[in-house]
Amino acid sequence: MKKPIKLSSRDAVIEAAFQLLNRDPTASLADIAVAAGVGRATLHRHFDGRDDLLRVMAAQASGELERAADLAARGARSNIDALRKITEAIVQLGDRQWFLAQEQHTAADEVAAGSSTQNNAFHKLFKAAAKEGLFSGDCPVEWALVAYDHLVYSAWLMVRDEHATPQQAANLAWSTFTNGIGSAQS
Amino acid sequence: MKKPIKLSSRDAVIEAAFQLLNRDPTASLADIAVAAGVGRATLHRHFDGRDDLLRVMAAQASGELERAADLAARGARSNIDALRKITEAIVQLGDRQWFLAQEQHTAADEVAAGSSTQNNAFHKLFKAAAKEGLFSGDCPVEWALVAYDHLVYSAWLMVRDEHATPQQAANLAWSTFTNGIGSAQS
DNA sequence: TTTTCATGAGACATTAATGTCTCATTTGTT
DNA sequence: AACAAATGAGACATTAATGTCTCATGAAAA
Repeated sequence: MKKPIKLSSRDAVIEAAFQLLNRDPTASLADIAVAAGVGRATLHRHFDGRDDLLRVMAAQASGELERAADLAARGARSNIDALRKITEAIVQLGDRQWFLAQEQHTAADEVAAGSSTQNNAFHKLFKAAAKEGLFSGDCPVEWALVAYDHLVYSAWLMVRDEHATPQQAANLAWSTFTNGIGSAQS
Repeated sequence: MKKPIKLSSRDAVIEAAFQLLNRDPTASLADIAVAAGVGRATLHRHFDGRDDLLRVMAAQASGELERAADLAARGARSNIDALRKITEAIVQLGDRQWFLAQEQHTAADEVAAGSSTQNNAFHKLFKAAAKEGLFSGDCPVEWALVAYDHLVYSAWLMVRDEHATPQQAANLAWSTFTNGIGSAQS
């Protein structure tokens, strides 16, 4: 069984932390423990304090995102196609992606260094897609990146609030990104 | 003199809080006081604790955004045109808009009620713009709203990190929103 | 069944954040 | 200059968050 019906305490904490901290970054460890359905002491048994929890979350988020992106990009016919395929995968991991982005600003150098690999890979993919005509040289790569990130996050919000399925939301994000809101439809 | 060169202590705190909390929502009141160049006691003289500060900030952000939007929409030839004009105004108040959006989730009913007016006005503007052809009925209004919000926030990030001027960023956001990344240029 | 182990609950200590007060200093006003 | 108001700095009290420990319980493994 690769998928135990009940998460381990450790995983339950991590999952609850992703969900809770996304809605309220000031949530206390006690809040997280409650949300995870776990005793406060248990949380401390698994994690060496808030910083440690955040580090573990960052590492896990980073791994999940990279794996999902790699898997999704299999058999893509172009860089643009890869980006489109990746979009749907990332939408479903919106809370992970968001968490990582937030950590970038605040956190220590370790996290920044660890995810800079991922970030650079994305950066390269974007520049490659730009050469294929996704966007012109007049458009700063920074803009393309940040706009894409936030549209993907928007899509995840649609899923989270049950306004769309992951597929629908990913379609909305991609069509809006490539052709604008006028061509967007779920 | 309508524009004192030096901000009052109260305003300095509010301004610093907008900037700091945007980068790190867990910042303490002590952090905010330091960032404002103000004694910690002074902060407490002006605000009745963290909640009070947040309430004041929400009220001010709400007011600034509404005023800026009203002013920007003057003389607009259509709802779409109004939206375009408003975009540049809001980009420059990106931290305010972001703060309000975050509060929506967390905060008490008062804030939600207060900004729901503003939100409804926006909602109406979007639906009116939709009838003018900004986007089709196949596109959920929720998506248009959240995508617009996050693109405007992305634009503000470009300004904040000095990757673009407010005008350039607003142009990028609007052209991406209406026609996609392919037509975006600063 | 017996043993082992993770856990929940709660007591307790420590630390960080917050709130209050005083006093000397500064700033602005008259 | 004389005065009043605002402030900064720091001491202190209170409260919230965090970290540690013990013990009883229940589940899983032997």
